[in-house]
Amino acid sequence: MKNVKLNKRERHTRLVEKLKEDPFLTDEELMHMFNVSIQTIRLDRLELGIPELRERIKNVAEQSYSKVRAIGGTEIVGELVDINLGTSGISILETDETMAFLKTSIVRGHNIYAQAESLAIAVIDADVALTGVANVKYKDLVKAGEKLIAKAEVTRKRANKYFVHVFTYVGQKQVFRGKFILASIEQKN
Amino acid sequence: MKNVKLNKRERHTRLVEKLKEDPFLTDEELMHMFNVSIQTIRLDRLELGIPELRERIKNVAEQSYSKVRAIGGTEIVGELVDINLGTSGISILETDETMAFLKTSIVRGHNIYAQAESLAIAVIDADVALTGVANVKYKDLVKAGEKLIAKAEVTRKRANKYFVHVFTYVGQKQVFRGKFILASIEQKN
DNA sequence: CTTATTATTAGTATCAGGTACTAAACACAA
DNA sequence: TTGTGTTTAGTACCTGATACTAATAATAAG
Repeated sequence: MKNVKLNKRERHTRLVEKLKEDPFLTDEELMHMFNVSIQTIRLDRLELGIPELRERIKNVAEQSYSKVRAIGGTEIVGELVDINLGTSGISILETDETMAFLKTSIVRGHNIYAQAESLAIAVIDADVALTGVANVKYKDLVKAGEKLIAKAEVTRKRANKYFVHVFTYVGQKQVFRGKFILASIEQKN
Repeated sequence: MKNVKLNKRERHTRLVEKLKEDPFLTDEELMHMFNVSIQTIRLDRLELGIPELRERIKNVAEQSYSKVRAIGGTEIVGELVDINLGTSGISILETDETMAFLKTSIVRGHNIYAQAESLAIAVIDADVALTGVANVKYKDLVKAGEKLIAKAEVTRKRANKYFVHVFTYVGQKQVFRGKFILASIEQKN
């Protein structure tokens, strides 16, 4: 690994990087990485305002958990900010580099699609819903870091089929439009 | 809350429910909820095979953490097994529980879509390609664990627009069909 | 070279939220 | 009454920390 001792400044920047990559590292593991004592790591965290392992893990857990929890178990891509079951809903997705092409930082289509599709499913007032048909158009490019606001509206319901329209915006600009036909599944097992 | 003492069986079912709702509850909080001693709670968890708070939190954190990585990490969703740039390509995606709905183990649509879309982009003989329009149909359910074989074919090319058809199979059975219109982007910045 | 000052390390006490184990008390049914 | 299951009490120990004191090492300033 790193068998050379860095100075404080360098160690601090690297420490922040390391923990960004992997927030599950204990002080002990970090101490070996940087070849300093555990006290030094703790002083560093103190100076940098980095919480302890258990807090870090908890933060990661709570973040993603509250999103899922809001709707009571349904898995959603993005954060649900408003929902009227059976009629409409809004979700927000903060894009980042991991969702984009390396070279261009342009967000890949399937991330935008995933947000829209999962919102469409969430809006349906049914236990389990599946996409039958989707008709989508990407109207403009989305760059990593932009915030996607998706608005879904149920336009029609026929038997167990739902027609849902989703429009996604970055600010005022529409970047995506999708029509989904969803089927709610009956538990017939 | 509950000021009546339940019997073991009832308490166990309720305990499982409670922790499903909120895995961040400590033994102490649970002990107050059920009006029993902390040892009883610990015996209960032991019998039910429920890990301690810190483990539960860690599980939640790790799950959602790896999910973010998985959906963002690769440029191509699935494994590219054959490609003829500009004409056709085949990719394989092994599905698992993380791609599926919890209750039903049915693979969520956007995973199937992501495989198809990224294969369509890969097939295009251009530096960067973006989905303009997609028209897809999910023809049958996919269960977690099944292997998706996606076959893409370029059907037409006009200026910088490509028309790509993707068919996805599980074994011999077709589960998905998609038409994508992709645009290759010129670096005009 | 000799102080200051900063950086690092050592060591102890304490905490939360547990595990693991022993033993006692209680419930109530045969 | 005796047996069996359930609950509680209590102790020792664990991890990954905080909070604190004090000593030592490294580097800069005089």
